Amino acid sequence: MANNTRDLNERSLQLLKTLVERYISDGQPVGSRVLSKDSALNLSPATIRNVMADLEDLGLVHSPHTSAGRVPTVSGYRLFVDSLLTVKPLDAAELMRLHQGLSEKEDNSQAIGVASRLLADLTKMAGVVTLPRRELVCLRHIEFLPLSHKRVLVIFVTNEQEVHNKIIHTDKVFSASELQQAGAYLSAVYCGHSLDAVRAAVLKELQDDQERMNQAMLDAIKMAQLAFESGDDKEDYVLTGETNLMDFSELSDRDHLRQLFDAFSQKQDVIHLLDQSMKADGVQIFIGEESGYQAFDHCSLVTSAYSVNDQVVGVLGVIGPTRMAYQKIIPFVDVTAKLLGAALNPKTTTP
Amino acid sequence: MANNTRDLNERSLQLLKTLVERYISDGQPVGSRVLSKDSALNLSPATIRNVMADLEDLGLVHSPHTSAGRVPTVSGYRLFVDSLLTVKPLDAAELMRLHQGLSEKEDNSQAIGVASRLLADLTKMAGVVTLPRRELVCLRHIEFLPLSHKRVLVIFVTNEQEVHNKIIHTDKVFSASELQQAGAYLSAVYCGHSLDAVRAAVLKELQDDQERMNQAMLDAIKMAQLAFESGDDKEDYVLTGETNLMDFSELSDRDHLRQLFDAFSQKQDVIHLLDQSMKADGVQIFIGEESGYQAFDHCSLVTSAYSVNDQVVGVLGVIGPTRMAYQKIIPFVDVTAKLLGAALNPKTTTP
DNA sequence: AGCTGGCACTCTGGTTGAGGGAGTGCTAAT
DNA sequence: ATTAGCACTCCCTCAACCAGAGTGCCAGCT
Repeated sequence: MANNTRDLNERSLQLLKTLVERYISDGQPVGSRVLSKDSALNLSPATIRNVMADLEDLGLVHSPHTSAGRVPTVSGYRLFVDSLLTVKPLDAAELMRLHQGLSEKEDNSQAIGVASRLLADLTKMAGVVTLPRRELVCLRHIEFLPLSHKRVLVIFVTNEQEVHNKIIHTDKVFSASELQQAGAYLSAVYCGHSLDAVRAAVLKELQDDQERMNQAMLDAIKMAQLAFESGDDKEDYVLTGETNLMDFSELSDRDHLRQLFDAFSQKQDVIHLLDQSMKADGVQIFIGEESGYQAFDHCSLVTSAYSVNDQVVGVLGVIGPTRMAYQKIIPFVDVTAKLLGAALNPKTTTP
Repeated sequence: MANNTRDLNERSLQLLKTLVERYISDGQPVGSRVLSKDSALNLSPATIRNVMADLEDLGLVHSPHTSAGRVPTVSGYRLFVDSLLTVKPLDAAELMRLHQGLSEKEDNSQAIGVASRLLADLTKMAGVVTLPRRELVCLRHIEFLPLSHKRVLVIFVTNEQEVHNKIIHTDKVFSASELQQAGAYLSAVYCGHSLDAVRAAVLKELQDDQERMNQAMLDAIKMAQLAFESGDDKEDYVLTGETNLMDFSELSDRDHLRQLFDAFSQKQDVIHLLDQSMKADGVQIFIGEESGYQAFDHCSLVTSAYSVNDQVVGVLGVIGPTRMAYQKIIPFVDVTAKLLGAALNPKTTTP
């Protein structure tokens, strides 16, 4: 079962490659005859059969039944995408649509939505884009409004125009004007800093000698601490074109479909999966069971992180059946990530 | 095809009723024999067959094929829910779960989510709840932040703790402090008023003689007008348990399912449909094609508006196959609407 | 030694036909 | 008006069968 490239000669790899390509385009198990014609190797079907038997022993291909052709296994696909695949350059029309869709968006969340939709529409599969990470965005304005029962509504604006809010519980009752002062103070001090910088600074203040602060400042800092304590930034994503997945026969089984859509609405598994791609650079691929989540057993996920100012802030990708045109999807996801990063770029200055 | 109650005697109606009930519980076309046993009428199958032929002529039932039993048509269901159905009181356990789920939510949008989930979980179908209408909520706080290019970010808080934001385009550039003043002014004047009251008041101010206002006030009013001009309050809903619908064989056809889920993510058809229930009082039902949207051809929708302070503010309901247990679902939706209204009730005072 | 042609074998998918089951419509009798 | 009886229709399942596709293996060829 050791399926590394060294166990195989050039010819076998070539055959595996054409097999995968053929299967991707046809969806039918591919037999020795077509393989013999498709590959430029001029080998008879009988020879091909011998090679296929070897590939099967290595776990790279698999026969649905005795008299069907061969189908790539997960390992087969993996070998294909890792070392055999020749990427297809993007179609000019597609590139065009990407460009015009992702230029000059006045609103970040709008750009996210557009990106997701483009991914879905152009690939005819499902597109997903995570919202940019909050830690890496910069604070612009913060304020507090009193609620009943020692609760305070925190409103803060990041990245020029993104509004967030949260309810915190304080240990004493504040008046509206006290809260307003606190907000003004914090806005003045921390405006332009990234959220995790603010969080760190606030913590430091609290640990430092507190004598030099007056009570109002101390209260403000405490509230900031509550407002920005981590753990609540529930990551989220924009998923589009889920219904495209219903058209793939390999997924259209009721149970698979249900598991898949359940995962989509639960969100957390998808988020975990996408999070993994956050660390890696470039395009990352999960094929079938590789993801580790049962719901995605028959799916592949092609993702890429996207960056603003060379900081990775989110991930985007495409979800489809394992049998997808990796040669096209991989470059497609790649450039979409870059274009989205660029579209989000401009707004980082502080007024 | 005139299918009103007068064309039918008591007995036929009784038979239609048991037929529908039976079909709802079994999902199989029901034949004359079972009907003869099920109904307390002591009629022979042959008699029943005659009655069935009449009902078929009236378009109330339908035979899938010569030798199958009968199945209710849309008109049949309609007659059933309108005049035949005996509602089942809610299960104590279910009532319990509703009560504890929908009491004392500190956050309105949380209550909406819980309601949707309860609808879905307890009915094993899809639950939907529209967000409360904005016009009917009261303004608590408003403020403006400058953006580039004559754009202004408006943040306003309604109903004590719900935060909304919007970007408006002004016709001149304002400084941060000008904007702050405008926000303070508007907050002071309009706090506690409902959004549509504010909208009306603002319009009136603009039409009145503007001489008595200073420039700052005028600017503030103009911005308020932009911020609250209608048309942008894209209604939205929380939909849960969509995947439950995959388990119903009558919907599990690929194309139906796709249409349905497409409608769910497009949202607009669903919103139109729900809007219609906004006007009517009490529980409203759309059966099959009655909805007018192809995607819902094989679905029924049981809805009820929910109110806060005797003002209808939203709609909630259940989506499932036409073959659903209306006797249970109707009261269920009814009380859920009432409980949700109550759960949203308390927070209307202005500090 | 590696490749190939040939052949028997296996498995699938579609078609056909028969038998059983369910339920109807019609008719004649009550 | 209701019912029993009967012929009829339609669906479903099962089995048998056939054609098609593709394999595995073996023996011969280069």
